[in-house]
Amino acid sequence: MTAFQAPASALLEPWQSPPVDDGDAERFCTTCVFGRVCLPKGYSKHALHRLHCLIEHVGPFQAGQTVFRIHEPFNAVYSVRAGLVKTVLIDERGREQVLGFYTPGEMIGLDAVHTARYSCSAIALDTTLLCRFSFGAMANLAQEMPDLQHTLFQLMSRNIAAAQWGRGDYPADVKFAGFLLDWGQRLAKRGFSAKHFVLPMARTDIASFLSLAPETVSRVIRKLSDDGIATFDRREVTLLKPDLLKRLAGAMPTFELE
Amino acid sequence: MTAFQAPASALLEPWQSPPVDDGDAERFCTTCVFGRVCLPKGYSKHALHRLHCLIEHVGPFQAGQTVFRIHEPFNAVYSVRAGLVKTVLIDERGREQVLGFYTPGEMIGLDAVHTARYSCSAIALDTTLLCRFSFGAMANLAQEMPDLQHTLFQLMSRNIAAAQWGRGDYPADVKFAGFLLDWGQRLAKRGFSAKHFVLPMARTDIASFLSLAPETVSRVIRKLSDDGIATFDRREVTLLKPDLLKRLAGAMPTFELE
DNA sequence: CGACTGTTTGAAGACGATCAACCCCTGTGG
DNA sequence: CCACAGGGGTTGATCGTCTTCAAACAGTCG
Repeated sequence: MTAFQAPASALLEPWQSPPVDDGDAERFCTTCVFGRVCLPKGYSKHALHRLHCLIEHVGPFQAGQTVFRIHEPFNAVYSVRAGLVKTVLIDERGREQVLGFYTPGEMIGLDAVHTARYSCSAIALDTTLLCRFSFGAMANLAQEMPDLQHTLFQLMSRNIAAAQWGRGDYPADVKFAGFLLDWGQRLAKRGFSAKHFVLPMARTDIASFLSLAPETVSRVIRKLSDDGIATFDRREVTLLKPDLLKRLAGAMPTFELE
Repeated sequence: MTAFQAPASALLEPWQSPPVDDGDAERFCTTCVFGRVCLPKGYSKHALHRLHCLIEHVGPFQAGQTVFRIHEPFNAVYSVRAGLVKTVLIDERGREQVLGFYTPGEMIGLDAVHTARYSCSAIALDTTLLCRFSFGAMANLAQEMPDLQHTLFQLMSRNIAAAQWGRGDYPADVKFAGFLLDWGQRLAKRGFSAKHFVLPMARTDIASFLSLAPETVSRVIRKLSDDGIATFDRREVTLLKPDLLKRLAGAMPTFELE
């Protein structure tokens, strides 16, 4: 188990730096996706201990560091505890395609469960802490812990729905509006503001994720600013007229991710 | 359990109409995704019986019929036994976005497991037979049958990877080439030819899936014909130069789906 | 302070969408 | 048996949006 270190984001505003609880031998970290599995239920100390032993805290990864690489042997999946991770694919010409962004409570690597190798690469975008565990071992344990099995199914199902986000050809401003709203919602779920937040990833990564050129993203941002719909100060965003934004994004079918 | 009826596709060439085995009380249908779970292993007759009882054979659905609709209460997932199903989303203007095509052995509805409602609609594209079961009940049973649990995890994982297929902005011909090859591979996995096959879905559906206009698909097809890379006779396709096709599609990152 | 990366802005061009018309095939009904 | 209607598919011409290329700019870190 890795000793806890304060992430660099501790320097940021309070609403940007969630407190991280590393847990202890008997009680799980509250930011962990498995928190709800073991805390309230009457599992035996033994079972909880086995669950706890399965999970290895890794990190911190610094921005730009690779968590795992595509085609590497698949040994483990990761749950984000703090920070931000992107998953990417590289095409023939070396251009990166961003598949998704993962924030605390979300899980990476589940798309490799049916293979022997990772099917994408994962790269930290900020100082990042992760929980790492063998999926096979976790599945074994889930055999005895119905709630754990349920949690795994939920996580995988949500991953399917998330992977379908943004399918379809829509105007650049629509896609970007949808992205802003989705990001706000995900933050809101963790108790932060859905209207005033940071987009910790580079414009380039947003552009890639939305299948747009970085220049186009830049122009959309300018348009949203000019129209008074939102303000952008470097990577800080404030949504001034969320209703207009929703109307924009409404052109695109939305996925309710829970 | 629904009585078996020969699908309309029985009129087609032999390589288009897979034999369908409906199974019996003790032995599972060989086309079922769960076939491998119960056949070789030493499960008790009782467990097998419970598994069997969980699964309800439904259909046939005729082309155009809806299997389930988005936002309907989520009661069950479906495994395709014969035929073809598409999953779709409808946007604000009533335009359909195709999320995926599902052939025998593939499972629909897994993206709704984490919700109370279906997150997309499923529509049969051909005479279709399905296996239907409550995911919750299946998960309960999986608690006692490790191989069943494993199968479910595999299916969900593959669904995640499949949902990521085709992400990114690539030229129309590249996307279509990738689609043709992917379709061929899926058929090959079921023992059919990867070079000579039928695309049972409408051009419109292919276009929507690839985020293209139907006209564009049509033009790409013409180009591939003119270049002697493949021939198209209505919905029948023959790949003449698969290597060239692969070079085309290579521009796009490929997902190895198993 | 100067190299570097990430971001913005501008001008030109390409690709695909759209619109409109036509064609083909199928099924239907007189 | 043929006429007709209708859906799906193809073709052509035009237009828009986004990409591309090029350059300037801003913030960061050594």
